[in-house]
Amino acid sequence: MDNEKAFVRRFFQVGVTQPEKLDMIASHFHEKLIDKYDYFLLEGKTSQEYMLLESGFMRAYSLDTAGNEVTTAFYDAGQPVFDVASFFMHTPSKESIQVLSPCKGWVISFNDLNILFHSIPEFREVGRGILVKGFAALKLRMQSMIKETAEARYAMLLQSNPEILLQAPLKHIASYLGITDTSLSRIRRELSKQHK
Amino acid sequence: MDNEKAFVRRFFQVGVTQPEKLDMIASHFHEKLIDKYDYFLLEGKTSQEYMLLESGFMRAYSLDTAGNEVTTAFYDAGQPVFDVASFFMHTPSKESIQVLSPCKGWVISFNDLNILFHSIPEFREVGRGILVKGFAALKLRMQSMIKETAEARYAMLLQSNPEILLQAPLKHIASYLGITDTSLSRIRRELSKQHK
DNA sequence: CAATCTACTTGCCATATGACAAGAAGTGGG
DNA sequence: CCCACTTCTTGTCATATGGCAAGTAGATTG
Repeated sequence: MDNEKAFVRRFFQVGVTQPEKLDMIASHFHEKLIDKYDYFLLEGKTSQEYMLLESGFMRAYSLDTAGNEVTTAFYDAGQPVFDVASFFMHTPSKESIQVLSPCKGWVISFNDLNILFHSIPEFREVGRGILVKGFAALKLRMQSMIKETAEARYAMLLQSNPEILLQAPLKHIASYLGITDTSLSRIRRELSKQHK
Repeated sequence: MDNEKAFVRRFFQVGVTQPEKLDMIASHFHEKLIDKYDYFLLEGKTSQEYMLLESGFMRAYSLDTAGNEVTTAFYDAGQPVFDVASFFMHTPSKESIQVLSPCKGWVISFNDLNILFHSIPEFREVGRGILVKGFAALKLRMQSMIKETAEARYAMLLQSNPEILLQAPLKHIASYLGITDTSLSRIRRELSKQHK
């Protein structure tokens, strides 16, 4: 039965070596399936679940003052999925997380996460690592947003996360890069010219 | 003697109630003074200290590909100061943290922080809270960078953190907002016109 | 198979912001 | 008190990107 949770166990094997602890960790996660175009989290609701995504693809987005969707993140298989502010601070989420290809993942509640956090030192190290890495990645993205052209940002995304470009429609990638789909289309044209 | 560390104790009183625990926490922090224009952290070095800033003012910045300074954060009295990636992942810092007005603060090493983290549950809650709040704030800034004009971002900064505008020179504020000092100067002119 | 839809591209023009250079105003050292 | 320095402003012109609208090509549906 716990064998189904092989994915969860593998996820924590990096930091947690004792099988009994992995058992305990795995026992607090529950399977969750979400259909295409359904939501893992809706703007305005308070997030109750922290998810490890085994397969599928999602994006997070929010609305700007003019009502346009701004994609803020993509989630590919293997990644943890959660809205930091809403899940950890119990506040209504400012963004929605939408499934773009059918997802299978493993979720844990805030209380259960805290139980593990306070009882398994290695677990909290892994947990802190996830936060810290996410923070660091966001800082990098921030800087490239400030000081690189949209073309450079696209080229970097192409190099570092090509799988995103294969799975997400252009308009979502565009707003993730901070530009319109029109501009991204033009940027693609320019880049393809250079490759000839 | 521990009375000097009243600032540290006050900082953790929000989450830690028992005096003995506050004693233990305070005992791991050491006073640190930094002169104007000296550095709390230099790009390329691995950060060894996590600081609580009692008084003074700092900014973090890094260099873009063209060699221009990009200010990424301001630190005012009362705030924790550290580079997430370098301090927690023990990697060379990608940014420098420079003192703009003489600072007095309290520092703790990574090892000592971990000792507290693993032995005082309330301490780790506060620690996680700091990370989570910083993460959430950065996300907000990211979104405003994507979907608001520079003028709107400046107006927001003026409203939410006016103390920054009083302490930092215009060029640093400008690069923090993702624009040049020239543009910020023009934006200021426009806004002051409207107030007449 | 026709009728829609959505995704993506392209053209035209508008606009926010950048690059560069010069000037004005304030600051600090000798 | 002067000279160099930094800070901030302003002008001119260049450029990246946006807004809008039209067109093509696939996909979806009845």
